[in-house]
Amino acid sequence: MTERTAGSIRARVRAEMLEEIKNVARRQLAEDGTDLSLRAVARDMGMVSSAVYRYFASRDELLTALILDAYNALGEACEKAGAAVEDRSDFAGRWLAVAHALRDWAVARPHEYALIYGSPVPGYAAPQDTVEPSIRPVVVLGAILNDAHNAGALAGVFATPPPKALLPELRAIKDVVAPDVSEAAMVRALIAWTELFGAISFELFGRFNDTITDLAGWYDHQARMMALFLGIDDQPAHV
Amino acid sequence: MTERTAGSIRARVRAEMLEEIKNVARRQLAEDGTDLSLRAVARDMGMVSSAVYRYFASRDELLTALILDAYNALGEACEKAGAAVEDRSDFAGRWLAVAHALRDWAVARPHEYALIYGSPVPGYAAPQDTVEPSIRPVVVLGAILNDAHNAGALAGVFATPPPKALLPELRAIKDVVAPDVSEAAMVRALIAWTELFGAISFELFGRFNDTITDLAGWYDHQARMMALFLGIDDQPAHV
DNA sequence: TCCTTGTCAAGAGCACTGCTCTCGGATGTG
DNA sequence: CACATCCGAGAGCAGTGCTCTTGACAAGGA
Repeated sequence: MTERTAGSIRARVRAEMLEEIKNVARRQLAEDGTDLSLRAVARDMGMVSSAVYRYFASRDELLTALILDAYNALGEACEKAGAAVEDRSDFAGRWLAVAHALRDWAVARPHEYALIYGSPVPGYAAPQDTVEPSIRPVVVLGAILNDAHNAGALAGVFATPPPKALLPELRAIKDVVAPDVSEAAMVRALIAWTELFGAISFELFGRFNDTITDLAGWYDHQARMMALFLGIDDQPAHV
Repeated sequence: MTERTAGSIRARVRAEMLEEIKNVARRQLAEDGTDLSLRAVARDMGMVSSAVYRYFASRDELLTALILDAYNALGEACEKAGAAVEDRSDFAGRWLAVAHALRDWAVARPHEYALIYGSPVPGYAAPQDTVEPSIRPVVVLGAILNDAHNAGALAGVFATPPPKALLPELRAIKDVVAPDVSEAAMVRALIAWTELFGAISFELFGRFNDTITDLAGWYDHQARMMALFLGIDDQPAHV
């Protein structure tokens, strides 16, 4: 027992160090607006750079840890926002809640958003561990779509059948995300998801040079238009 | 005359050097998959790094030149593709042509696409010169929308009026891009543009982990769905 | 109690980066 | 021919990721 306790102490201290290093890295990423530098992180912690390598074998490994955390944090934010809507049959409301959670999280942590949805880091290849947490937001949106369909609240707008070649892969995605809906509805959902992602990227990466200033309002309108495109009834009052 | 000829010679050699440096930089960006390194560019050209500084005052300046070139190349590709459609009243055909030009260019030069539409480089701020070339693709798409509207070929689907707060800025964009259409149509166009951008980014930045393999087909379907969303009649046969 | 073992921080060092400076040679201009 | 300009080379500075070695410390077993 004693040796296991001792091991646990070691492990706990180590886990705290891991968290501390990641937090400092996140802060530097956000504040300095510079690249992630292991040496800078070490300096900030009053350590020498080689000491950090006791905890992360390379800069990429630290980056991977940050990316994983970011995926999970974003996924959790979406899940919570989706679950917080009391009226489960208010599908448009649920859709908007998740869409806004998406943007709110990204706007609050633009650098972490860039980490997971920006251009990939040159030499870096995302390990397979990032796949599962990366689809959590899509799963949340898919559940809303599925519920709306099963409640008969999914309008049949734009039920254009997708090309046959795409059907198998669409079905595979659908089975994971929204098994009950049609392939055409799944297409609309993927498009809506793509649009939201594009909207947030446009905003965060500064592709709107002062042309649109009310970015929150513009995003809200886009999310509502995408709800219409999806065919989700918007029973609450339209703003 | 002689001095102007001589000056021209000097200027021409200098211009060639500028192009050469940019070409080597582009090649390294594409092949090595690494960050842009002035020293590596110089090494590749058989020069010493300090010599490159005769032509570009800093790494950022070289980066800016590459970004400007990329914007203009993409804009030109879109303009050519849009102009190559003989039947000017085939608005869906024009839309699809430009949409595919967009993706084709990006797929052929993923690193240059990442340069202009990926996450911004940490310390880097895009100079104002990049604004004008950056909107060239949007202008092309706007012209199609405007032509379709004036030909009465713009269906009134999803003519949801945008919130009043957004109207002034929407009008400002509209006046530059598609002056004759309604604000609601302009909204749909911006959304469609955002979706296309998101789709290309998802593809190039590897956000589809094997879930979709027929990326060209998937993009084509998205572009067609966006044409429907826009309300552009698709008179040619649907594939 | 002594001693082994694992863990950790520190420091030196390598190869690379962006960038600055100076120096010497080439080139075109008067 | 003399002058001015331009350009390439080289040294050097501060920073980076990463490796290796060294010394300190704590935990566990004999």
